[in-house]
Amino acid sequence: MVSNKRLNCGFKGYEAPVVPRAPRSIRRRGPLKKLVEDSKLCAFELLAAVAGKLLLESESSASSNVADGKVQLAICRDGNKKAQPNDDKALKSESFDQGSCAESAFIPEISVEECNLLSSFNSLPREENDSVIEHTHVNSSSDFLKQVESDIKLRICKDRSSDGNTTCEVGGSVCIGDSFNCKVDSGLDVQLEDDKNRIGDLSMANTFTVKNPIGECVNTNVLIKSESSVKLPLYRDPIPGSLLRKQWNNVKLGIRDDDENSFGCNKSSTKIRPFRPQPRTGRHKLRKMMTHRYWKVGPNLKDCELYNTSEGMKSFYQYRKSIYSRERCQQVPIKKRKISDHSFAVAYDQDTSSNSVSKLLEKSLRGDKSSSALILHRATGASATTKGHQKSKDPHVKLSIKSFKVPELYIEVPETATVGSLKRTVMEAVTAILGGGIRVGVVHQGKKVREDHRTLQQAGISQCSNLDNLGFTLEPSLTHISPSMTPKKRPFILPCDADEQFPRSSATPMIDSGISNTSFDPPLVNKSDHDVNNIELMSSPKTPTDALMDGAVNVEALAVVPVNLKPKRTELSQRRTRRPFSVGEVEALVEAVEKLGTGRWRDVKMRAFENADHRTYVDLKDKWKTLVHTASISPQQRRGEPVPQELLDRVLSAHSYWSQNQSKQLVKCLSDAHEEMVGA
DNA sequence: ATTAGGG
DNA sequence: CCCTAAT
Repeated sequence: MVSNKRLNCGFKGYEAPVVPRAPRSIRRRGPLKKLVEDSKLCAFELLAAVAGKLLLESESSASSNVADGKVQLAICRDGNKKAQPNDDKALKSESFDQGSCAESAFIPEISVEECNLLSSFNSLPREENDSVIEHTHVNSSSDFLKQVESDIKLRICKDRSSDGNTTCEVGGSVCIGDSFNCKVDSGLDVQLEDDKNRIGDLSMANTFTVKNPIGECVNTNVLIKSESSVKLPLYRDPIPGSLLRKQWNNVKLGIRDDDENSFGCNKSSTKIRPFRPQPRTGRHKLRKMMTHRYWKVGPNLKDCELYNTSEGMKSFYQYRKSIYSRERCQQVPIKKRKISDHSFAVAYDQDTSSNSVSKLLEKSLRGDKSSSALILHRATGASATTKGHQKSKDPHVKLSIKSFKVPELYIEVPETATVGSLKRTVMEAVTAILGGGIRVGVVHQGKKVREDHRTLQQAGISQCSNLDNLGFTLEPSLTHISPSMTPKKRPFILPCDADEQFPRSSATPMIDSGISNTSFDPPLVNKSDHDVNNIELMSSPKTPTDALMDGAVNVEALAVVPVNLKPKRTELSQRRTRRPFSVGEVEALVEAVEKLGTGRWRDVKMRAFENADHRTYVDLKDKWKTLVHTASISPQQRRGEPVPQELLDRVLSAHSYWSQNQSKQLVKCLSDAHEEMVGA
């Protein structure tokens, strides 16, 4: 009996104790609420002692509950599960001490500083390229000119520090799309001529020469692996000396720091500090743990106690917090920037007729880092393509984005992770990158055109054009796009969503639905959405010509391109895309609930869905709700992907168990604890 | 930030 | 899934 109970209260690793906390539903509900609440703190020992005895006597009948047995069973199983990857990762201290491998699994670090130049290097003398390499301290020159065309290269290296985990350095540059050159539709040979202005690191100092439609992905960043990944390259202060300063067709490449939009300004504000101690949070956590989580009791809770006080636990909580704060970290700067950019958004509608390409572009691209290529269409005639706000006689400049490049990602996944989960992880990284926001600067004749209000004509970029001297820079911009500008804004869909990653013991059937296999095949973008925001993020078999022809992205489209992948569904936001739970997910959910009960969704989330960013604890709770419902109706009435009856049975069992025995559970564990203390 | 519960 | 109240 006792041992059984110990099983109940014992737990491994960070696994939150099933114990001393009654679900809020209980605590809050009904007349008993106060009672439970109050007595819990004051006289719980007494209560425990008494109740413990009572329970001991009523135990036999109570345990006749089928659920009981099952739950116990589940717990036993769990007890034997060793070192779930999840926990492993979370608790791995070096992750926190050294800059976080774990973090990098979620928050891609993009090296802006070690910038990426791209495209059309063919038009340059070979020596130029080489010298660029040197100047930028490329570690791996072999990567430099390596074209990463339609796929993402992974350099998978064994991560020494994290056994069992594999650190994937997604090769310095990930070219998504065909290439990154700019192309001038009319064949204009545009050369960037510069004088004083330098183009930012991420700049797209493209010559618009279209000699080779497939540009080279020039990767000048190399970097740190997990162990040294303390640096967050993207947001690091630019080190002048390390910057690329290369004359390139008279364009000096380097980070310009005179611009508020340049990296120099953003990096600090956007810095992701996942493991920075968060005082309030820490206190909060501590308090929480102190109050109801890790009570000092007997040997039973030794593990827990250990964790409670150990660095490991701290790390874990920090880690966990980091996950939850990840979004916040990224959002903060966004809000900051929002203000300054608001004018853009406002002005947009009024100013669209100005043909201010620079402006449109300025507002258009989002998503930090990397370089992209635009395909410049220069339509000379009256145009049917651009919107009605065009003045009839104006030649139009149509722009389309051909491809994007993501400079660098660091990813860490367990070796046991599925390919699908790897894909998904990469996807998340890419998503996070692009979600950060990006803005485009226009460089004309070597000068940055900042006057967004000016027309192209005024800026000298009009029809007669010297598009030859037009260039674009990509600048990290955590600007928030006004929803009004993105009427149908819709976050990108992760094709491999269903492929949940449960890097857990093999005892648990992992979910690796076939869906994941197609992860990178289809364009990431949800084309069917008719989303003007669609950019081809993913590699596409399309030839540049195709890209030109589909002309999907015209000026307007560009203007609203929100590489806003983070479903920051503010204000007029859409619903999240529906993501039915896979059987595997259900399984994981059921298992977690069996152990944790129905009132601790955050823990359930942490336990079984830690890596499933799109599953919030609310989602899990809702899913459980529907599961209970599903289980209680006849199979004929059920819809969607059928959940195995076995699982549904477990759902019902666990449900009834936890709903009927919640208070008993609490008391039981308390009494256990008490006995331990006294007995020992 | 979490949890519960209704829509 | 969303939204909200209450913690």
